[in-house]
Amino acid sequence: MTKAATKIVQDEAACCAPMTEEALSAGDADEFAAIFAALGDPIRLRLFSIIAAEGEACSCNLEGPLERSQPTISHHTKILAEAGLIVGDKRGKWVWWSVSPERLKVARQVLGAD
Amino acid sequence: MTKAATKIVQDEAACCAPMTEEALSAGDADEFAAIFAALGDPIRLRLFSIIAAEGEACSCNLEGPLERSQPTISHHTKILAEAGLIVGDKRGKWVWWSVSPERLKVARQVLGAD
DNA sequence: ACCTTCCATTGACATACGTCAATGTACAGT
DNA sequence: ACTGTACATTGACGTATGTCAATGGAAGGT
Repeated sequence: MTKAATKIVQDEAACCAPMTEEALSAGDADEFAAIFAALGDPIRLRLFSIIAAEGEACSCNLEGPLERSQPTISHHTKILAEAGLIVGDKRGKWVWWSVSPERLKVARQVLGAD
Repeated sequence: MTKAATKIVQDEAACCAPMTEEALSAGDADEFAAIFAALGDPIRLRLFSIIAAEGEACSCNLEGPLERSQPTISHHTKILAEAGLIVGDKRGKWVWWSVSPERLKVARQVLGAD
């Protein structure tokens, strides 16, 4: 078996009050800041947007448009995955990445859901 | 053309398609990543959440709960302000900080508003 | 004028981060 | 078994970042 890719902090759906209503605790801030930090790099944000827009993408389709080396792309996918924002699924030779809608929703909710 | 050919990406209500629909351009990614990077530090995220929850706050009320020195708080408010997320208003001796709802909305929309 | 208060800036430091070349690992196809 | 492909990991490098002590600057109170 390959190493477990499901150890991520997939949080509860009804996670939190938006911070527009109540200030964050230190623990929550650590958790949520990690999400925003993952989105806080231009290359990583484009990477995430490609996956989000395509629905699914394998790393082989990311090196080209992002103009970064393979190790760098791998590094960024790892960070996004550790933040819980994307999930990798190895099918055959390729790893297919897709976004975690729940995690994305958490980010939106922290920013004050409408 | 009657319609603006080059759209300024800054704080417009109808700024952008959510990246769940269309991949970001390099320029947009730079712009939006700066917003998320500003929120990507735990202290800064708590700082922002306090301002957002209180509606308004002066720096003197931030050093205590965040347990950071005055220059550090000043440094963080500057970064949040440069990202457009908060606005400072000097009234008398104190600077009062408040969030920019439009800018916050931009961040939510990039993440795919519902 | 003088002092005090609130905040910004500077300088310095350790740490974290983004990047790539080189290498490793796992697997598919032959 | 061998070869090639798809990613991950390591090591190294420059740069950026978070932090605070020290200092500066603007405005209020006396």
